[in-house]
Amino acid sequence: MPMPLAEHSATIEDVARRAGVSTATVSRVINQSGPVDAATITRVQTAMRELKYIPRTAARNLASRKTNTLGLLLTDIQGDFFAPMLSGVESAARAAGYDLLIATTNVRAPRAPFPSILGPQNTDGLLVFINSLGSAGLEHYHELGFPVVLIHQSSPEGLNIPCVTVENKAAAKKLIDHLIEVHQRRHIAFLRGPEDQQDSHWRALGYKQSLEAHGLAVDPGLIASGEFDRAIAAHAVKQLLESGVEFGVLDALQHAVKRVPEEISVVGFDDQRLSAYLTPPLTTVRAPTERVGSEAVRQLVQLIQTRQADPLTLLPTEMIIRRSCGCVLP
Amino acid sequence: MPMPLAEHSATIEDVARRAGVSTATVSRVINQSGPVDAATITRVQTAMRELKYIPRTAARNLASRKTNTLGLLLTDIQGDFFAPMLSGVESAARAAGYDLLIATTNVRAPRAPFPSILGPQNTDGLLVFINSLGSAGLEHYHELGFPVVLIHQSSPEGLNIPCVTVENKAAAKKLIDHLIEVHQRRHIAFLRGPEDQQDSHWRALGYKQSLEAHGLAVDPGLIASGEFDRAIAAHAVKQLLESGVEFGVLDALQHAVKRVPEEISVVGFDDQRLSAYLTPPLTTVRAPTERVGSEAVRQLVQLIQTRQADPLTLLPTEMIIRRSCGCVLP
DNA sequence: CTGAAAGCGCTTACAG
DNA sequence: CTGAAAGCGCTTACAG
Repeated sequence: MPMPLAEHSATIEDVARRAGVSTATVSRVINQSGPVDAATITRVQTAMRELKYIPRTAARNLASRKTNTLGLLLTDIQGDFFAPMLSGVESAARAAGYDLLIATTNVRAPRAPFPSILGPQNTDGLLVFINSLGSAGLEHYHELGFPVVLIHQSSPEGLNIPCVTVENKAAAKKLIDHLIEVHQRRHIAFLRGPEDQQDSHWRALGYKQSLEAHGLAVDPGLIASGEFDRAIAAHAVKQLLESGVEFGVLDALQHAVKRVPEEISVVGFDDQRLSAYLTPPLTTVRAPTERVGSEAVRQLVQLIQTRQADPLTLLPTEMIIRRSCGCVLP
Repeated sequence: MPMPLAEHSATIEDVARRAGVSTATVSRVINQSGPVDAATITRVQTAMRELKYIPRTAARNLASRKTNTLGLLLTDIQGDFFAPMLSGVESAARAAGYDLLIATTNVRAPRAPFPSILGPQNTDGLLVFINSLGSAGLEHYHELGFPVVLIHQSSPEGLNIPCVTVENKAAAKKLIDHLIEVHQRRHIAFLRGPEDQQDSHWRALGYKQSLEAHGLAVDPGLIASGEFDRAIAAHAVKQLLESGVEFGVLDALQHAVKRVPEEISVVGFDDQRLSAYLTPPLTTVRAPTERVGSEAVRQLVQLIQTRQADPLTLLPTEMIIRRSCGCVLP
């Protein structure tokens, strides 16, 4: 039969009384915020232990006018992304002495009357994940001078909000370079993500740059919209095939999907968990997602504490070569 | 050049002054906690809007002696688990009017001097995910009468902490029943997870019960330790093969892995994202992970508000039949 | 329906 | 090195 507990638990005053000191002194030993006699420290610590004292966060926050909390704004579900990202954010935040408050929103379907869930009222700064906030929201925080760091999304023009993301363009370029240089591919279709998504924007650019660098024409007919969606992507590929594109290989693909990578090479982004177990194993680009998270925290903490951060942090990716591109591995 | 903002932002007093009322009245309209004249409400709301007033969370929490925050204790990385779980928890928490504070810990490698990260000092109740807290920690909260709900882990004896999990035993049984009844399998090996892990405990039990129900002997030589780890599992399978177990099929498997499902059926737990794209597509059990999250929140909120919750919530799973078990699909 | 006032549990100049 | 006291910004009986 549990009882209301808040009333029963010790406050700083109880500790002070038991240790025979003032609450100011107790506060000093808790926060190491001022000189305290060694013997006094011991007495206070003993009292805290005996009373199982834990400072109430709300009281500290109110008195110190800080929340010591970081906010993380997320969209619904990010697939394999999620776990490493959160892990990076959480451990970095904790290590820097901050709590982590999480909320999910979506630019496309804003839930609550905007800026209210996470903001100056409950956090010292915010990590904003791609697509969780529109530019109106970002502007709002900007006007307040409230620290925000963007993840996988660059700042709206003029606001100069620091951003942490991944080398998408270079990665796409490397991937296409590989197909062209190592596997002599010349007709390379590109299944791109949403237009308004920055990751896919940069990847498309990398794709084009690689083609151009090799003197190959960019054929708009070879760029289809996959929208990062299974069904849409499948449909797009079908269209590509039916459109009569001059592709012996694609025709072959249509009738004998198994001819990967002999007739057609396939490469992808995001090294998902079972990528290595597909048939054939998929060559992909792996992003340092956990580091993106921790790096974003680092920037945010810096922004909070020094009022400045790096405008853009671009983390390198890694190309994971497997069978699907045509490489023969031991 | 952003400026310190806390000082500039409006407080309840500013709102009260501008609306020509007392702070008590403003508080009443914010929280709808008492009768207020319609006209007064309008005046207050206008003032709030004009001043862009947002109540400071810390002040509310301190004054009301509630945090309106739920805590979620997680272990490092849960794979595909993570995203839907968090999504379920976050949206349910938000819907119930709670903020969500997250922390990761691990029973096996406790970071901080225990109970301190998340607790009565900053949350009204805690969701404890499997393996994030040992029984010592749970006992601690229990003594305090602090509301806790366990996820995918049952209560230590005597504590009676409510638990939300998934029908592991029934799911395993269904899976094995399927192999026996539909595919006439008789020699069924079981690659089990860690001994101290409840999910794997129940699955093992389901495996055994299915065998027994069909009059088949449980051969300990057929139960190997996979530990939910790729390398360890691979090694275990190898051992199983080399141990000379009387398995024509396994021998065959060793030399021609491709004979799945003709010679050997394979089924698994946890319907991972690419399961359907393996060769052959994997028959698995799908758990309602997002619902586990939201259900856990429901129980926790109930526990906080009424001091009682269901001791055990067992959510049903779904068997996803694909090719690897031997079924022929359209 | 409304307000004055106490109080939530800390931190932080200020003074000594 | 230490304490008295003000103050952080709300909520909540209590009184009217």
